[in-house]
Amino acid sequence: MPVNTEKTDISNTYKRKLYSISDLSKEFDVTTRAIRFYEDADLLSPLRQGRNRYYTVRDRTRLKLILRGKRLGFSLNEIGEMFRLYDAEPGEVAQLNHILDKINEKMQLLERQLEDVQIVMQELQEFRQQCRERLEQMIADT
Amino acid sequence: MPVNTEKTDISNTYKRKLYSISDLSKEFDVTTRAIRFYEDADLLSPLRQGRNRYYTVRDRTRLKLILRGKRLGFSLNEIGEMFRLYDAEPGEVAQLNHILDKINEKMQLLERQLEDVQIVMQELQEFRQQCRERLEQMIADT
DNA sequence: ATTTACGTTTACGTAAACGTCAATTACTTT
DNA sequence: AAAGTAATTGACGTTTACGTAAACGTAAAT
Repeated sequence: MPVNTEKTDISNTYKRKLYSISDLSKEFDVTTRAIRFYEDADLLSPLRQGRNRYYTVRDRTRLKLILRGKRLGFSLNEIGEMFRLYDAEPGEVAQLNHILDKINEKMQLLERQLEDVQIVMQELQEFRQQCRERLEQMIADT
Repeated sequence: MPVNTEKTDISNTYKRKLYSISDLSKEFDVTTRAIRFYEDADLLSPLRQGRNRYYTVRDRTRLKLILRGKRLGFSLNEIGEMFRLYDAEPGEVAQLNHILDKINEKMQLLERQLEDVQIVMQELQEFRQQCRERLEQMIADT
C-alpha cells in the first residue's frame, strides 16, 4: 500500500505512486537498513521530502532487481554494473558494442548457472528417490 | 595429473589416485588457501602423510561440488549442510523423513533460482536485441 | 651445497553486506 | 501535553570467505 494519499507537494508531482521505506521493507521482506545500504551503493536514489525518503515505481522495480540479483549470487557491484548498462546512453557505435560485449559476458555466466542449477536439481532428485526407496523398505520390514 | 606415482605407503593404500593441493588448485583454478579454508570448514578431509595433504577422488568430487555450490550463491555452511545430508546414516524412519524434508526445501530454492535465471536471461536477450537494432540504425545512418 | 619448488602453520588484514545500537526529529494519537 | 510510532543519521560491530605475509620444513634439481 503506497503511502502519501494526501495532497502533499511530492505526491502530486509524482502522481501518488510513492512508497515509504517500510512499505518496501514489508513488501520484499528486507530490512530498512539494507534498503538504505543499497542507496549508499548507488543502486537506489529515492526522492526526498525533508529527511524522509520516498520511493518511486522505478525504485521499487530496481529493488526487485537487486533482490533477484542477490538470489543469483551476484554482488551489489555486479548488480550496479548491470544497472549502468541499462542506463547508459548509447551515443557511439563503440559504446554500443561495448555494452553488447558486456551483455554476452553476463549471458555466459547465466548459462553456466543454468547448467549448475539443473545438475544439482537432478542430483537432488536422484537422492530423493533413493531416500524414498529406503523408506518404503523400512516400512515394509516392520 | 595425480602426484605420487612412486610406491609410497599412502599411494599404495589408496590405489595411487591421490592429488596434491596444487593439483586441485590448478585443475579448478582456486587458491590453495581456499582449499585449506574449506578443510577448516569441515568440507574436506584429505589424508596426511606427515604434514602434507593428499586428496582422494572423493575429496576432488567434493571440491567440485563446493565450487558449484558457490557459483549458485550458497554459503559454505549451506554446502556443508548438503554434505551432511548425503553422508547421514539414515537409521530411523524419522531421520529419513527429516532428510526428505530438507531435500524438498533445497529443491524449492533451486526452482526459484531456475525461474530467476530464466527471467534475467530473457531480459538480457531483449536488451541485447534492442542494442542490436540501435546499432543497425546507427550504421544505416552513416 | 644451495637454489628452486612446493608445502606447512600461524596470524593478522580485508572487502562485502549488512546488524545493531544511540541519539534525534517529526507526526499523530490519546 | 505526553506518549507512541516511524523515520533519520552516525558510528561501531559482525560474519563470511578468503588474501597476504612471515617463518619454516622437505625434496628434487643444478
